[in-house]
Amino acid sequence: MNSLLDHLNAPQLAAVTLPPVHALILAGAGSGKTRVLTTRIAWLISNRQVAPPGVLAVTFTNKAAREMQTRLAGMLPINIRGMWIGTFHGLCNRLLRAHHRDAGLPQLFQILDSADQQSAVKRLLKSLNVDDEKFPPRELCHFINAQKEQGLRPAAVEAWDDWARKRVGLYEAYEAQCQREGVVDFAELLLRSYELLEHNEPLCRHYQERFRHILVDEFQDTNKLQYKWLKLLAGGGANLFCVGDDDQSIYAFRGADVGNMADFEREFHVANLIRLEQNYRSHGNILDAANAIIRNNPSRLGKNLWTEAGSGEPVRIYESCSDGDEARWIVEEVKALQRDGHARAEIALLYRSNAQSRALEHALFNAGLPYRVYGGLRFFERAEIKHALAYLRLIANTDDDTAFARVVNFPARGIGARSLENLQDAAKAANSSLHAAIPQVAGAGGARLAAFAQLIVTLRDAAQLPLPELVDHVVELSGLRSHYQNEKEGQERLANLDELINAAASFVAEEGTPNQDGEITGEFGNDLSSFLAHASLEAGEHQAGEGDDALQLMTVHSAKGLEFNVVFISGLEDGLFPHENSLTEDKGLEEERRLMYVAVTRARQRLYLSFAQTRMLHGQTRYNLPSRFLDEVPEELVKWLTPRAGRGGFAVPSAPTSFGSTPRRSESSGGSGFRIGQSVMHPKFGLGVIVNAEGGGTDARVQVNFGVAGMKWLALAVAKLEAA
DNA sequence: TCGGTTCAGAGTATT
DNA sequence: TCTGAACCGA
Repeated sequence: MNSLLDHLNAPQLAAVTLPPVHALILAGAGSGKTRVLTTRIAWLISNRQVAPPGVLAVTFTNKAAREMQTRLAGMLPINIRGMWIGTFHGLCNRLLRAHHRDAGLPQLFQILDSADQQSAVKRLLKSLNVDDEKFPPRELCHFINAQKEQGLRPAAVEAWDDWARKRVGLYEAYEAQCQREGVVDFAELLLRSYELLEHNEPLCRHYQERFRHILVDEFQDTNKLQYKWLKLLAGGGANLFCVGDDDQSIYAFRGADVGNMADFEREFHVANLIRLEQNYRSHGNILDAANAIIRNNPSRLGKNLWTEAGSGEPVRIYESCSDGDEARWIVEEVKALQRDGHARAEIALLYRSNAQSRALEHALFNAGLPYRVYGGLRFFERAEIKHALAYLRLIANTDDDTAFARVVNFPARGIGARSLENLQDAAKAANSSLHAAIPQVAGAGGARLAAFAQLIVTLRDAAQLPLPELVDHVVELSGLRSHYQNEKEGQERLANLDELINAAASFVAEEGTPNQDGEITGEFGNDLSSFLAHASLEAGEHQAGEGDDALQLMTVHSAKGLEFNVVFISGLEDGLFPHENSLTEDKGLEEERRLMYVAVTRARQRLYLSFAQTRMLHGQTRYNLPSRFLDEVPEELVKWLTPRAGRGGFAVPSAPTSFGSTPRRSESSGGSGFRIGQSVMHPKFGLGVIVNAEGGGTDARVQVNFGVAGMKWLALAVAKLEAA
């Protein structure tokens, strides 16, 4: 047992061996957070402070949950299945399946992913004849989710004008539609299970008494509802052990509320705030840079990373003329790194927004360097997979209109918009599902619809087949297989459908067996419905090809939690990073700074920061100032690879020839000596870049981006502009 | 039902 | 500039 605690540093040890009390662990980047979390659980169990069923561990991603499970399995000689370890959504799903009746849901309720939700909303707007210009489906979804994440049902939402009242009405109608169809969206999983416990005292007490230790990963990412959910479950005297890092809170835009950390500390009278500040990942200079940057944020809980690893290399900064130049420079640098023996997979190219990957990919492709871009379509989000799943969903529940609408005419079977409209009217009149309304539709369209209904019946007859065979059967009988066989580029899709059959097989092998942890029975309806839930809750790997030695390209957001020997952070320009939209948001700049902090702390040995004077964005050449975050890195940590830019000597204006091929207006403004893209100094506004010019002679005006001070039009005859 | 055209929008993302 | 979605005509 002692080996459990070997090699823990003092604060880690203190956290792991805390007595049964509430605790907040402030875990800096690379400080062994997951290790503390898992060791804590293992320690509690091996010291008989709690039995496995008394443990509830919550994460945000399936990946994190899996990692925790794997590590625990390696630490404990016992079966860990009695513990509840999973994502918020996965655990809520589990609760709702077990108590579907109390929660007011059919046993086989389906889970809508974001795309499904949006199409459900579109369908709703259409059926209610609502103008989708006034209520764009995207925004409406966002609104609905935001309300749910605050725990607000329509009746509780405040609305002051007609438009707002109408919007709340749509929220209400959406709920009714979901209820009728027997489907729940992601936010509903949370809210519904919260309400289930809140309104059902015996049940709530059951779980409160069961879970003695509740452990939360990435606590800074919890939203209001998730925090309430935790509070409710811990209300029976369980111990809440929350691990998080306020400096790495980068998800406010999707509802995360860092304030939960301070609230938790206060509301639970947390006497044990433990800081994990020793970093096992990065060299000293990198950490010092990160510390210096984040120090500019007010109202932090406070933390300073340190390492025993030595200061290592300086942080390298590179200035280039254009985004293309930046990409080419990165390529050359990567080649040099390769010659020095660095594996490509250990080099990451990070950027603030996805659009920036294009220039990088272009240069990498031309240089023949293998790379892998994170993000994008995932397995269960592919069209062919969603089609197959829609048939499976109809087998499980014919009332699932989202699934129905998706495949009623796919592959094409002559059921056009007209027939569908008739069907929708009939369904609305009878307040029934689309499927149930089929007999009401007459004519040729009605006949074709009836044939489709018959297809579903035939498919349902196969429902008792083993799951993989059922999937195969569905792919065949639905016509999906022959459809893609006849399509020119259907080969990959066919392969994906085969992969779906494989996925079903391995799902049954791994998870399809009934749970035997003495749980309240009826947790999952059957293999089919649990497979469908799995498909919704876990969209699958981003892309294959993980094995090859490829450069890693991703946004800073997706890099959170990862680490690399070498990291490039590109596009460090004001407006891009920090993103311009963030400047007008409340606490926006602080979140961007945390994002920068996350980016910097991904690097183990070497960190490159780069920016470009010009960048093509939305079809226009933009002239940006270097990111203000660059100024926050102390000089003594930095090695400039190009002559130093910035204060006073914003230097190295590149040769004019290196500018974009077609300047939008005259490049010089009337022989004034200034040109677009040039850095200038203004006595009041400071350093800026000329981004546009008008007029000439005594009438010459230039538009200058002064970064923090904003964008200004200045008359050259009046303004005291100097070349900088 | 398809292919082409037009138009808006362009930030980060897990479940 | 580029993309994806919506739309229209054959």
